[in-house]
Amino acid sequence: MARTQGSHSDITGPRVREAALTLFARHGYAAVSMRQIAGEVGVQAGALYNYTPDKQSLLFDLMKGHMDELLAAWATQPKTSNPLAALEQFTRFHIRFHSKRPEAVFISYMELRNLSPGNFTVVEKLRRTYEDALADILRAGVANGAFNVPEPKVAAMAVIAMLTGVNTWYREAGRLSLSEVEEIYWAMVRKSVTA
Amino acid sequence: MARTQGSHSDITGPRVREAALTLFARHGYAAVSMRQIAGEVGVQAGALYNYTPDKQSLLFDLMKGHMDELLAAWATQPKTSNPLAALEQFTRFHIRFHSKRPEAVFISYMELRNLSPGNFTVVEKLRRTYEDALADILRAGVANGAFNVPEPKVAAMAVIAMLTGVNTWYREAGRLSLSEVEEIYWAMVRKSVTA
DNA sequence: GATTGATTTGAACGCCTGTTCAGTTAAATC
DNA sequence: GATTTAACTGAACAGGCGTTCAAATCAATC
Repeated sequence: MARTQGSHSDITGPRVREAALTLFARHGYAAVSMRQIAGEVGVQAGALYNYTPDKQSLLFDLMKGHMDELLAAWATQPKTSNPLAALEQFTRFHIRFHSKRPEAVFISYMELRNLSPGNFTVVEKLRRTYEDALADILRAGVANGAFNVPEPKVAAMAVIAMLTGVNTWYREAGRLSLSEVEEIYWAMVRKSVTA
Repeated sequence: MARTQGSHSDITGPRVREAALTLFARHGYAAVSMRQIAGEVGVQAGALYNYTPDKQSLLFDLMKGHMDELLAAWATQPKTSNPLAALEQFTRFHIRFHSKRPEAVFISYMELRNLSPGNFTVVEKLRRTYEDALADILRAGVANGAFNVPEPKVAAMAVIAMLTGVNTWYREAGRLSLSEVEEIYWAMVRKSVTA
């Protein structure tokens, strides 16, 4: 036997995904060519096909990977039966998690239409799972009188849109720290749904 | 003299813009070819160049046109000195205006990175003007004690993100009417910023 | 009905696309 | 140092890209 499986592939594989992440986020999936990705990695275009069956899979893997990570991270958060505390936890978690992965977040929101129908269904289901986690918190708060929202699913969509919007303007080098942003948004979220 | 200026151009010109709007919104700017747009209009690709100098201008005109219309429509809204009333007006105006132009809204949020640097600057400035209109309302409310927001510009970004998010899920054929959606969002916006 | 010129066609331009694959390179094992 | 094979190259494939332009078309004017 000669070289054991993947001596360079351990390095090149992740680099392909990183380059795709960066370039897709910057220019958009359709505007980025396989040759551009290869160039960023320092390899010829043909070599990419050792690491992905095609360009579409590259996009899908990034998006599904992001949603899987999001749901996994949310699952590790300690659960509380107090809806107001749960909402605060969700708010802070969402802002912190998303602020650390701006490219993946950007891609996951912008490139949905470039997924093949089958891949879209998968990603959309994961997204709905996340939305429903928030909707459930709101429903629990309505049940115990802490919240006053006539349509928990709609309110969940509103809150998530508001929170994800942070990524459109927040910069680490900016005037406000992420903690300050967290406080501002948590105050708004709390007031928007409380009775 | 023969045919006066534009006997078909009166018809074809708008149809080119409509086709570009629909296709850019559905598939994204980079994924749509001039031949596709021409096909939708029922013409050969070369004919498009009677109506636009190039593909980039087609995108820019759609985005600038949308922002101009938005600001013009907002300018016709009756002004009030009461910040709470002004905020309600902004909220309902935003939801109604954006719900009527889902394709243009979609393009204006998704295709910013496909604008040339010069065109981006123009569109970005118009967008900032709109954001500042809301920030000014919030500042006035802070000044007279109606609102409690530590960072009016941040709060404006949060509110706009929340309101624009309606377009991601609202469908005319859905369970909720636009009036109902308006009420739900107005209640959330009002509570999120009031003292 | 001839004239005029705006409108459109259809072919061509050079270049880029995603993907494939025979052949080369080079690192790990014996 | 020979062998093995994963990793990569570089050329090729068929097709599409944005854009240009001479020639054809056709409706309005005279």
